[in-house]
Amino acid sequence: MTRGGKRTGAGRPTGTGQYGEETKPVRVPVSKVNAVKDFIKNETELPTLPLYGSDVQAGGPTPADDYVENQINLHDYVVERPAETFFVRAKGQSMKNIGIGDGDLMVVDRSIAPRNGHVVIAAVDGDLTVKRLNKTTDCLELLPENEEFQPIRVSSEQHCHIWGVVTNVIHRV
Amino acid sequence: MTRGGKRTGAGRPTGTGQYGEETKPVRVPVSKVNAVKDFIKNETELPTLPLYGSDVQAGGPTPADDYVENQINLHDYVVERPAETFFVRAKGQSMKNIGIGDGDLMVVDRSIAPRNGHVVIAAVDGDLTVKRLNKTTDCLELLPENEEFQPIRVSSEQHCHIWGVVTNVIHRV
DNA sequence: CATTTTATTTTTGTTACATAATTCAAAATA
DNA sequence: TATTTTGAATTATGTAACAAAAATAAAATG
Repeated sequence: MTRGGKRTGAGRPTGTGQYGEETKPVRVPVSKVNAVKDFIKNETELPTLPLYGSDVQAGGPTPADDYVENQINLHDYVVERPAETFFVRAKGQSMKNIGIGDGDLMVVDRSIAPRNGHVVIAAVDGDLTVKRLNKTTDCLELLPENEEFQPIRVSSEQHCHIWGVVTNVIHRV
Repeated sequence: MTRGGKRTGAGRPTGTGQYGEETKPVRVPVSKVNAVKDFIKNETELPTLPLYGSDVQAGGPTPADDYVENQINLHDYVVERPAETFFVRAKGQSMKNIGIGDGDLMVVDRSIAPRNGHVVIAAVDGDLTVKRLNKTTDCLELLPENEEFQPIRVSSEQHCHIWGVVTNVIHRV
């Protein structure tokens, strides 16, 4: 006894797969199969988050989407030249006045030519320090941003190398 | 005319493929096929950068790899719960003392239950503000971190909603 | 009408296959 | 004999194909 016949509209709907999208087999080295699967899932969640301006007018429990200025990817926001950028953890409070505190993560770009006024990472006789650069014809000064600290005057006998210019600071509150 | 016969050792050797390893087909959403291929070849610039401790002993032009503490992905470093996290740009200097300045990007986690001492994003009568939370049985206070500013005492007639707790600040230097 | 059964259609992991790539050895050539 | 050409052997690689699972609608049943 047949129950047959065409059933238009029946069947699993398209887009009900785990990716909501067509898939295609790709050959992957066996050692990376799991990493690739993770990669696919992690990339599915965009690494961007909404940015709300602080002039938002709202009282609701969640900021309204109207006020989203932008979706921001932190990495892109903070690093311009990945190949030339690295992080250094700050030590001490000598730059406190400009918001660099002990333990903060500094983003350093080594491709920026250091100029006076730049906040730089300098290695003086092998010791790393963050300071504001002030170079005159006579001497090289490294200025703190905290009255409790003294400027460093680098003598000609001392070894000093500028590693890069600090572009951003990430501060745990 | 035959040129035949057994040829032991002939043929393409194993491991001469582009990955030097056995491969296996994996289903990938079509929009990510290229990203996955890049990922396999490691041509994807990983969004991680090296972190150097500030106790590095070095004088060379580039920090030595020995001193790399870690490869850091900024996004992961700063956001714990992506679905519950958003950014707000700071306005004004009322929290200057703890390193939050005008224009800084604040990372806000709305899943953290706000407690006294937490730095929170509050909407008071529709105005957004960053302050330190101090709630007593009688009243709710929002304390600045700058002597030039006054605490905000939220009266019972006023609308106040805490949007979330500030966990990190990104500061352009 | 509610529930169960059957049919239909898409997803998904894997196998299979045709073609490309790479190497070895025999045959042809110089 | 030394070198080049040709054919055979073997693995790599992209994709078609297949089978099982999943999801839904229609039909049958009570």
